[in-house]
Amino acid sequence: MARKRFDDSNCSVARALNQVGDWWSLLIVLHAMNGNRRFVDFQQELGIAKNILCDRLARLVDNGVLKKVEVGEHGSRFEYRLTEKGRDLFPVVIALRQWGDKWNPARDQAPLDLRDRETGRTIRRVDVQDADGNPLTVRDVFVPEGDSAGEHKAPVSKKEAG
Amino acid sequence: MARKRFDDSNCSVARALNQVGDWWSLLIVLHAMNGNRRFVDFQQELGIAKNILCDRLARLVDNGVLKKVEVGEHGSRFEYRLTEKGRDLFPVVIALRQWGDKWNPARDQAPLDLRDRETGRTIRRVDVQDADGNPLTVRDVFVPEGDSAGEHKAPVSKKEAG
DNA sequence: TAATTTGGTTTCTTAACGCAACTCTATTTA
DNA sequence: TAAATAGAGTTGCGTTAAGAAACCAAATTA
Repeated sequence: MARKRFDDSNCSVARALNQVGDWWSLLIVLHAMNGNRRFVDFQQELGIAKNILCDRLARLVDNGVLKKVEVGEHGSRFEYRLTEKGRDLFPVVIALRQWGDKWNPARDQAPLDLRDRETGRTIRRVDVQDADGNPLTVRDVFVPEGDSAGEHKAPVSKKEAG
Repeated sequence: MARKRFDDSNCSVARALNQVGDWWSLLIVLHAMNGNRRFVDFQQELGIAKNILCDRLARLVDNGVLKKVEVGEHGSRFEYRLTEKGRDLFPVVIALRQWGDKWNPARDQAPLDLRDRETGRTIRRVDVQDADGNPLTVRDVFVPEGDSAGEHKAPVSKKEAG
């Protein structure tokens, strides 16, 4: 995690990165989506230092991405479970995964094949879509005039973007 | 940027984060998508230290996310333009932006209203979809047995995930 | 000619990362 | 009953990276 914080940035991307924009947080969320819930499992599978893991888990809990649940069993055993907010990062994680698979494929490994539980069919590539579901690139969108959202006025013209 | 690198990780998310997973890189890409191309513009709009900006731009160029173009004009003027690889981060950025708008809305600001240039209609929320375009949550997907992709076996069961 | 702009590099301080060792409780094994 | 193991951290310490501010050099503008 870097020095600069963006809690109060008027850019929603900056605020999002403030919560999950460090090295480990998104990987922790990913592993949580994979069914991971325990401290040791995160620690061993990610190969992360325990103090860093403590810090990241606490921060994710603070930000409402995970919730810490004391699991009955016996001693002090906890589970870190995704909240709805955390689960809602699914498109982000998948989009990032697909991007990684496309542009930095591992030489000895096929891209992850995620499938729909209902039908068993492979999921679609995540993309930005218009109101009818047609894919849009960065050059296909604009921000209406007078939109005050963000210091970034967003994609501008066909020539300028890209 | 942290110590640990993931260049050779067998997880595509980790590899992706290795390239754009630090504080500034995605913000730089975002601004590039907004039409930004010049060193000074990035520097001033982001409020980033110049040495860090140099480092991030160089790294993004190395990774093929941006290309550095010597712009004719006169002296040493450059532009940093998105490559196709960079533009392909569009769904990631938009998904992250929508997540930020939904879960950490700025109190005095409406979420960014991105519109389709063709029709002027607001874009959809980015989501993971099955082959027919129906939205899927993290609990709706699985990884077929025998899939060797990633040490993370991905979402497991309805009970385990979340 | 002086001041500015652009795109950097250098220096220095501070904060974050990572490792290893230690704690504390509870549980299992000898 | 003593010892070992496991889960979940905490503490200390050395290394590295981030950030601010100053400096630099070429070209431009005033």
